[in-house]
Amino acid sequence: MEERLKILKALSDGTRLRIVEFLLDGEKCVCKIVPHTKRAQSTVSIQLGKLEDAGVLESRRDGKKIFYKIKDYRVCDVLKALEYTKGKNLKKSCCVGEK
Amino acid sequence: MEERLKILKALSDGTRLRIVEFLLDGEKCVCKIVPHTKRAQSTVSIQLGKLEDAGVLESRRDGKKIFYKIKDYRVCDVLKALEYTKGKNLKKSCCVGEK
DNA sequence: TTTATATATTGATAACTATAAATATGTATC
DNA sequence: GATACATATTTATAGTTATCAATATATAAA
Repeated sequence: MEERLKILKALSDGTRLRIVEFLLDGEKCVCKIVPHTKRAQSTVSIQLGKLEDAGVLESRRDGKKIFYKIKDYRVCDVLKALEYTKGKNLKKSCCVGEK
Repeated sequence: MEERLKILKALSDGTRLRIVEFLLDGEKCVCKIVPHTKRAQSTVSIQLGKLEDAGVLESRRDGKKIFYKIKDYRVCDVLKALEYTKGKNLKKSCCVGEK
């Protein structure tokens, strides 16, 4: 699948988006991520796997715990681009005008 | 549904992403969009409707033709953020560092 | 007012996805 | 090596989604 589409798909689920945003300020272990998502541990584990497969996150083991962090920092720019900008989102920013 | 998630979902499909990218340089009528997507006319019409529902596109009628164009220009920034940046995507850009 | 054109809607279907419970795996500790 | 802990995997299921063919609607032209 195409790069961009892969990343957009990875971010297009509530649970996964919640996870990525939670990791914006640095890596965290699964035991912290699970309660934050309010989903079953198995569910979170699967979604973490999908985010890792998409190249969005990466993980490392430290003893019994596994830590996840953002790997592809383009996702930060994506989220930043989607910050609500009262009204301004209706104006052109980077696209050429229509005919 | 949450704003950001709604837009990310709208962009998380190959056909819809193709359409949005095709409209980056201005509005086009459905009759031009359909062949570009290589999907059935009914399929394209449905996906255009979804993009419009999500607030990404807007449409206007001109005679028999209907023209679509980008309404929420944040999507341009999103796509721009996902441009392939050889290797650089692995470095921090806008997020704070991990502990 | 019939006909042609452009687009939307409906209905059916196959494929995909998120979820949770149960189980398995791997690691540390006792 | 038995036990506890942290996370992954499996299995099952319900819900969602993309797709197309067929049909409907709306507009313009003849």
